[in-house]
Amino acid sequence: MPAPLTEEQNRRAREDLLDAAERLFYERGIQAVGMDQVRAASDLPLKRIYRLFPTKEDLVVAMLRRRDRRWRESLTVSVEQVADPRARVLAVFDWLAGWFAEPGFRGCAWINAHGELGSSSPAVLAEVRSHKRAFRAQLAEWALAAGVPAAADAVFLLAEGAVVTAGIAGDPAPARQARSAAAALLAQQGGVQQCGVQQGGETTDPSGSAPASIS
Amino acid sequence: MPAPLTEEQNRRAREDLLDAAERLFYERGIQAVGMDQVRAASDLPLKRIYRLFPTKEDLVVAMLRRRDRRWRESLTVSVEQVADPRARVLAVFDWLAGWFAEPGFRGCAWINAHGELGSSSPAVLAEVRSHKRAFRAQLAEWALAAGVPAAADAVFLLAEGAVVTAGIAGDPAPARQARSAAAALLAQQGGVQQCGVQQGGETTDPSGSAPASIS
DNA sequence: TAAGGTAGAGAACGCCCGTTCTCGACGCAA
DNA sequence: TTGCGTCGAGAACGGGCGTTCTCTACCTTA
Repeated sequence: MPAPLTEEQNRRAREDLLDAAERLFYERGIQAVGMDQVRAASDLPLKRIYRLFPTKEDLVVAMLRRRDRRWRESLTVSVEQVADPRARVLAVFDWLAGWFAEPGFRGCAWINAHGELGSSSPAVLAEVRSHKRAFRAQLAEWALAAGVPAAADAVFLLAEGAVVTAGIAGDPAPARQARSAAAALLAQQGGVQQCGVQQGGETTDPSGSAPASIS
Repeated sequence: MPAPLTEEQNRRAREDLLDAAERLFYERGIQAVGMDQVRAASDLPLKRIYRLFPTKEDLVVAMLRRRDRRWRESLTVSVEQVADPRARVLAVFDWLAGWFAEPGFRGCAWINAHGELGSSSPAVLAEVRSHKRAFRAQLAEWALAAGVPAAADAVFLLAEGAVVTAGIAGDPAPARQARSAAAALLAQQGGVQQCGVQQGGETTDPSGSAPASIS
């Protein structure tokens, strides 16, 4: 191998490295994982790691950025399979329920990173804020399309509260609770045909975390 | 001073120590603050610190526990000055708004601690869960008294989302947004006289932070 | 085949961590 | 006054951190 590395080799190494870093940092926390553990998990020489990312902070930021891209893409793909604009907003919570139920779920990687490094690393703080802004903007777009632009803030706060609570309690139930609250708000804010009666879909909320009716 | 320390001296030292630890840990993060910095800030010999709390983890747990007691007491005192049970639930968000606007506000100490140590320290995790359970239970009690027990989950999730969001964005606005959403849910869930019109109490909002409309 | 240069393995560096230990200073009972 | 025992100050300890450096092995080019 001594002979310059190909672009492709570097690209692959970068992905492997980010894979290992993302898994370890999310599982155990960023400060709790040393660069040597990242090296062992990625099976890459330390020298190459530092050529790809000059500091640990750079690695953390790159990891958060890639995760943000994938996270929002997964959400969007899932939610936009739902045709009805109103149901789309609620589908966000079904997607959250699926996420919460994943084996290694440990809350929001960005909120966790903020708790660890928000006060000491401006770069990480900026990345966290950027992610939250993007998520909120996406929700606002869907709320607008559903004719309930004023509900965007509440939907965002309910989603954030659900993620935090599910992460701490280790229980996916908050997704359902947040969904119910969002459904009630949507029924109220959008034009409702009959007083005090919700449109169909919200009250039929089957057991498991992802109801059949909407998603 | 060589001659056993008074009970009173130990009590005072313990409080001073917890004061210093709470301030430093909240400002900069727990892992980012070394015991030597705690020693310097508390102006106590390291030996005495370790006699009061055998490990850093013990100090962290004690700090979180004392903060929990004070935090919930402050909330309760503030909220229970409001007479109307329905308005009480909304007063939670007014109290949050005041908290968010405090100079050093940096989000929820328990959520931050969870992000840092939740996966490595069972004692800290238990303390965080205990705090969240207690907060939720208090909200459920107020929701029940207001005749809207079903709103407890939503109020809790809105509050959690507001705390996290305000902490990350460094902006107290989420308190207002969460309050509005809660007001809408309360108006809907409790018996409402006229369709789409809220009962009195939610819209008349003392002090600063809560607008009249839903937005 | 010889020279040059980059790769990898991992030791080394300086620093800081949580925790313990040493040691001189001092208050109190006899 | 003489010990005894606890105190405070801070050095010491073992280990882990992020990062850099050394050194050998090998491929590539001439």
